[in-house]
Amino acid sequence: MKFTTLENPDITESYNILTKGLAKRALIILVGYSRVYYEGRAKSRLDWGDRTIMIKKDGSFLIHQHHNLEPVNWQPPKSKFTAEINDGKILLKGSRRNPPESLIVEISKTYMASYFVGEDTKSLELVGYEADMGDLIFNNPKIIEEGFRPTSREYSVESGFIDIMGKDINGNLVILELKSRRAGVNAVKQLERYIKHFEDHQKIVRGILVAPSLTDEAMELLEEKKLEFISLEPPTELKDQQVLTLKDFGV
Amino acid sequence: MKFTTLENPDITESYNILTKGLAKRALIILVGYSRVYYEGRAKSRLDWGDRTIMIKKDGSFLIHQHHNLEPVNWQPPKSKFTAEINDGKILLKGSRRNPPESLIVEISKTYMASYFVGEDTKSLELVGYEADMGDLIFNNPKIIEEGFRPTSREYSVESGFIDIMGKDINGNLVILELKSRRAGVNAVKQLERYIKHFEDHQKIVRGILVAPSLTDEAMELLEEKKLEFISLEPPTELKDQQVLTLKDFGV
DNA sequence: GCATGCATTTCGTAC
DNA sequence: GTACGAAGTGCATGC
Repeated sequence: MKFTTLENPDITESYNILTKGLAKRALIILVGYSRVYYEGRAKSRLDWGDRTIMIKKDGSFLIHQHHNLEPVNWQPPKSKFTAEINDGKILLKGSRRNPPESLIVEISKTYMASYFVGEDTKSLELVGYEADMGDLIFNNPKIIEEGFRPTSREYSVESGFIDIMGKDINGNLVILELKSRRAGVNAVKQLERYIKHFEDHQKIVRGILVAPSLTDEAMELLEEKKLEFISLEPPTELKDQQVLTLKDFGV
Repeated sequence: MKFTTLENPDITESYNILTKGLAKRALIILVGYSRVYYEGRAKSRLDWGDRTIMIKKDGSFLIHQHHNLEPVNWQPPKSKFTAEINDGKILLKGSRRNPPESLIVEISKTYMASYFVGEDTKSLELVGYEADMGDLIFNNPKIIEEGFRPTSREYSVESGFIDIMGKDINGNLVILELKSRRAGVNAVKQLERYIKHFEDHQKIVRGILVAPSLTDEAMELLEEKKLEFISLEPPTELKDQQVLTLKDFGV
């Protein structure tokens, strides 16, 4: 990771970090004394105080106070930025066209200024009630098909986690991708990526998407890729809340 | 502002920043290579990648990737934290009781680690469609009362911005607080704070809360404080979108 | 592009 | 505390 951090920089140094970071489309983090103006969908002002300012490489623009999860002011991804020094202060403006709105930060002191060019190709695996579906299948494998025998759960491969793997009655490898809601094309693509990890073994690998329903596009892609679909509703009863421990996560 | 920043710290140094920051209830910012586990209302895993981690003094816990406005994982304010070093990595856990949930970050490399003890007493002034109400009143002052003459708009005082100030037919100072929605006790308290700024001038200062309606509690407090209420619906038609310039904000 | 619906929604406010 | 509704909602998905 390429990065630059300055501690207690003066305004000019921070401005340089800012403009370099913007040019490199880096992640920019500034901590400083600022006030904020917003006008667009609504209108707001925030008087002078210590704030944390973050600009992401996709153009997301966040201003955080020292409380609350949510940023006090923000601008969505793909925002365009301009920065200038005026009267010894940084004027940083992020705006977009549709809807027309602008967020302006005036920064008079900076405690920290940094930018980062990082690597992060992973995407979040969110497994809401898929875990319940997984339990159901593990306890009643025949709801998938007669003779299905699950062997592993949440198997980690490069492109993510395979929900359930197992063997069918003929000994073929079966990969299940579970979705607790109507599945779209992304679910099919994900299943396909998982299967690719085992293709070089030259064996038959079946991919089955398990979800309450499929979108038409997903069904089309599924047939094209010769994958299968099984309709299954996630169980609705709530499980007892369990105490969490580190080993639950396999850490 | 008191702060400490380390560039490219090793795990032990970052761990020290983290524990010191937690002890001081400071704002903590870490940038590092990490993976993330969450389990609670839902369940998720995020494999290794460069992330930004922020812990606020109110216990808000945010993990940001380099894209999207929203954090990829988070934990709400008042979360409790534990940190340890295990196998050369930082294990940082934030959790809460109700609902029971935990967010665990495993950090193997850190590019930047810092904490800040900052000052920020200001709160956001959000003036959604109050601006439209303000326009309406400025253009038709008699909807407030016969003889009302507005003199200033968004006047800045220590405790915020006074929406509209003016004089009544007898020359008394009038302070208007506008709310575009049903107003609660906070609106009354705010109006009262504004009035206090002018009390030492020994003149009569009238405070009028202008909103579509009031809660019962607000009405009670209003009468107790001898303030007034005028019912006014905010205009619903949309204004033409205007090009924003810095001077629109008075910068 | 716009419309619809979900979210670990968050956040405030009334109860 | 819980319940209800709004949000500059954001975000994915379908159209």
